[in-house]
Amino acid sequence: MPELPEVETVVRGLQAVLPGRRILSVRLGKTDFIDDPKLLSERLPGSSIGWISRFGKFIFVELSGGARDTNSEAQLHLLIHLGMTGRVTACAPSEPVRPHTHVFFALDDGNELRYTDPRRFGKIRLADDAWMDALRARWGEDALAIGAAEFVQRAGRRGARIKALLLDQHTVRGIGNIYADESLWRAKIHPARRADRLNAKQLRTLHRAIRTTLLAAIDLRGSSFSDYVDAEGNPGMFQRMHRVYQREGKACRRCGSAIRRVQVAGRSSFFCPRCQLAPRTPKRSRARKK
DNA sequence: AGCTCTTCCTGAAAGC
DNA sequence: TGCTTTCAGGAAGAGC
Repeated sequence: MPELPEVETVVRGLQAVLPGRRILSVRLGKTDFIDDPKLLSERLPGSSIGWISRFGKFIFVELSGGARDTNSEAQLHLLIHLGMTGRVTACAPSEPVRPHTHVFFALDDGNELRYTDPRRFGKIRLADDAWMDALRARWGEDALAIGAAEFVQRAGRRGARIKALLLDQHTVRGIGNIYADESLWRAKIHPARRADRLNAKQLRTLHRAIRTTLLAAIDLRGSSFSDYVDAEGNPGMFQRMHRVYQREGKACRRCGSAIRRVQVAGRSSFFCPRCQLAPRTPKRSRARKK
């Protein structure tokens, strides 16, 4: 599941091979996850790739000089979201094509940029500067860019459970299920706690825990469980460092208690029942009667 | 308005 | 063994 550290790793890999390349042609398979597939086919051939960057879990590819705006100053931005199972790789066209590969860009160095996504939860869209400005105004800050004070202020006025808030990309962008659980464990906060019931000190601790966790994961090139690989096709190593995620029943690395798993915000949430105390009035999403 | 639940999709794993 | 069912999750949209 690509979250911020995985996307950052992919972006660094693409940064090493894509800038300066020209896109010669575009070939598409299934397109139901592409915002405007015809636009891609029309505008991308002939355009040059500039800087590659990351915002939350989005990959931004700067493009200039496409087929129909050779004399225009306007930049185009290719937005790629990997969803659950998306992978972007640059390789030789002779490399075997993985199943569910739906986008092929032929590049002027003879290589091919491919987008593969079995579940097609990913998104691809072409945006202009105005669209990008609107998007940045509407979206929350990147999880590695937001300061402690702003995080405390934003989160502290929300009634949502802290796990749901971390997963909601409108508040802080880039955190998904793995890093939400890992950060909450590090900060010793139960996933079902309401954000506005946490004090400023706890929220500052959480902000710090998020940074520490994400940076450590980037160092190990992300977490690989099922599908995630970087731009060269290699898995990450941070899954070996997980403290709670996918460790139900195993010993907490801090206190030895058995890690538990509950549903919060419709997602599996792993936590230590001793280090992360439950809220006083635990919310039950549904009364279970048997 | 603000929060939670459902939906999309496929492959892996569990269940019978 | 082999078929069927369940589950995983990002984020939009529906529902409350």
